[in-house]
Amino acid sequence: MRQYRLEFDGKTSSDAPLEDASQILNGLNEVQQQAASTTEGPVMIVAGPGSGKTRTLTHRIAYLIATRKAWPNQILALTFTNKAAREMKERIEDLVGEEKARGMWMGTFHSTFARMMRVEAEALGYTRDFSIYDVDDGERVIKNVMRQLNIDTKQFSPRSIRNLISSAKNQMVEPEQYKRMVATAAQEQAARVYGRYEGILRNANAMDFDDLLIKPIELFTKHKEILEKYQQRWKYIHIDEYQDTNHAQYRLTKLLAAGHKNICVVGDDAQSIYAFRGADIANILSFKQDYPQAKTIRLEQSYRSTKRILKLADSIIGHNKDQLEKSLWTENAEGEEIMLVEAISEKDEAQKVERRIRDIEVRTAYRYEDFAILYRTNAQSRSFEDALRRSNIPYRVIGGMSFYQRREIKDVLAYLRLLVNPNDIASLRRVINYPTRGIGSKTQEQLFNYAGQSGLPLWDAVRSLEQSGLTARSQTMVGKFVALIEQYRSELDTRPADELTRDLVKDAGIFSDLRDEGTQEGLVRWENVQELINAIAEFRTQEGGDGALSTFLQQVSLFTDQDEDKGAGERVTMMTLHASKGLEFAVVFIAGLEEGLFPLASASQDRKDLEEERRLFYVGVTRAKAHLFLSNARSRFRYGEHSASVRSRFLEEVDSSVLRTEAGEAFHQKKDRFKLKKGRTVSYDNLDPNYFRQSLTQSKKKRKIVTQTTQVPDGRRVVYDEGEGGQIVPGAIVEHDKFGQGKVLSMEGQGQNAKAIVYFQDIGQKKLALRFAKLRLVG
DNA sequence: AATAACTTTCTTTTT
DNA sequence: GAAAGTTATT
Repeated sequence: MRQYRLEFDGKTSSDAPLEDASQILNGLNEVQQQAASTTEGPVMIVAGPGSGKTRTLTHRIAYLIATRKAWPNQILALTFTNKAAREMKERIEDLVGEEKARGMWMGTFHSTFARMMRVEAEALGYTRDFSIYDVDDGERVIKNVMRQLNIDTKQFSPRSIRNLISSAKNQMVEPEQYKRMVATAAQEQAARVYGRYEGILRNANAMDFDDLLIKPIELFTKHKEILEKYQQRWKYIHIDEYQDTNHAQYRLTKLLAAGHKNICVVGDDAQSIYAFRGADIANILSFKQDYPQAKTIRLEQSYRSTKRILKLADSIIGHNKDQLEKSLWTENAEGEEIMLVEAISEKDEAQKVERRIRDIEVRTAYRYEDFAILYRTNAQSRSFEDALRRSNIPYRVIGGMSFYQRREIKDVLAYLRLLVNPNDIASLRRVINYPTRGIGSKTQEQLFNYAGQSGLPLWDAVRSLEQSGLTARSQTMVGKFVALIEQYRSELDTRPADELTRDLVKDAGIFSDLRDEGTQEGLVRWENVQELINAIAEFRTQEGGDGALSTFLQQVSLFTDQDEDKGAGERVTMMTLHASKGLEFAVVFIAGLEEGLFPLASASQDRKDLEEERRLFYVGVTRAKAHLFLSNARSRFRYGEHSASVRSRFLEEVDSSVLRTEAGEAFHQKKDRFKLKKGRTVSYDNLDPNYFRQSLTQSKKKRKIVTQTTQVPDGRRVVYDEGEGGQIVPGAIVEHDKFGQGKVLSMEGQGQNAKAIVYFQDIGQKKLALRFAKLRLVG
């Protein structure tokens, strides 16, 4: 086992010169200084948005180094993104000097413990070259297991099963335990899959994202000496965005801090937006119970936003029940009025936003990089991209499809993963027949069945061609593939990885596959592959790292789009509200404030989910320094069709005294209810969750329906299908003898076969043939 | 076994 | 409107 130096440049802490550490604290306010210089024992910093929490943490670390309380390699700082870690590191280097900051452990939980597990892998029966499975890999594995177990993948989506397993893992519930806890049908299926899934990953020498946290805990529990080693190494532990840590992360840091208890966490319960991923606000709430001697420091002054923005933010969060009391204040100016932009469609919304951007850009000193457009779902970026492109406004989109998520990149990476870890079944499945080489699904099935039955390690099973019972033809095909992989495997240690990859993509036929496409897209894909090869070359020659291909592969599986900084320079930024966490912009647009979208339909039923959406709104609003715009569209193109949308309840909740309409008038709220049709209103809680999905037009692919708008007796305007059904149309309220009142969601079939899909309040969704079910129009 | 053509379903957010 | 799944054709 390698011995870790706890000295720095050969000196021990006693003979190192003490810097003028107080200088490090300059530029912080009094409370921040106190937080940064409290270096003994557990500390919790509770801080609102814009209060400089990350800044305080950064200065604290610099202070520790400057006062020689710790050597850089004794400092562990866990951040939410790799980018945040990089920025923190650079800042500390500025403060204490690059030389003295060298060796700090900074990064996300996942990347830090992946790095650690590389060193300690053998203790748990993995090799250091283990593969890291992302959500996509995991889902594929689960899908295969589900097929084997004859579980209907339509009824239970592999993703939902994966999420259930993931949350079980986060709670540290093992497969056997989980079986005993199942409460729903989906959980029952997840319980069947869970054990097998774990087995497959273990055999594949692979860890998923959850394993990267759980396996270290397992390691520390089983091997006390390893735990002690790391307890000693990391004398100071810092965790940023503590409100977004999950149970496993909590356990992990508790273990590591058990000895010295020098743990400093920073968080804001009001900004917790990752509960769906297992984040648990209870961690921040129970910090004081775990560490009774902990000091709590509150940073409540906001340096970021104007008074108006804070007032709006405050009124948002005030609607949540679950929260710690805290009061934000600012010395900043009152600021600009907050504007609500109401648009007809998402296209119109984008245009209006684009016009505002141009307007502010010419009127003020703000540049494009000071603007951000935030939205709830990645799919919303499209209309804004179109609008900005049309008027030549430069922009960047963060998130969505990142470089390492592209199909061609994942394909090449799968080849490389297979080379370093030939038992990686997910990668093998991905490349065994790409590019197509005559190994079809039947052959693959046979091959993997044989691997399972023989008990051989995957690759050994694939290699033993004669035993697997394949046809002669298939044996030749598989044999060729095996030879290809074996050849490159043998060259792995002797040739530079980038060179190897370059040859491999040609030999495997990826190059000709992309070239033969003969399309612009194929060309772009090929260029991407080239770029990947460049990245590998760069990694290999990088200073300080081990340059191993498997390290590169482990790193890129934890890479996100936000980590690679394409440079904000002179560009409008677009991203999801989630991705905006920790950032700030002078001018912020929050788009799509509509029921069903924000809050999402799935979140609008449950109080806890709804509160998380509200915190997300709070996070978005508090990104803004000076100007804030909220927008919504009355109709939106979703699920391939236009659907009507209703203004978000969040707009009815907020303090409207700081809100103005586009015309500059006071914003008129409808309070808690909104109009469905003339004379009818409904409260948000009783709103049919599918309401936003209603079609405005009834255009179905196959048949052309003549639709027209007409005036029905009670004055309601409805769109109807001339064919059959009369006024029973999407959106209509109907009554059924048995089911009572319901709302028509959509129609299908014509004439005798006409059917209506109706949502009944108590019963749920029903498909009814108009010929039999006598539906009466009410209203 | 591979492709093309057609049909269905689905979209939260992400380390 | 995309992606994944299904069916028909070579």
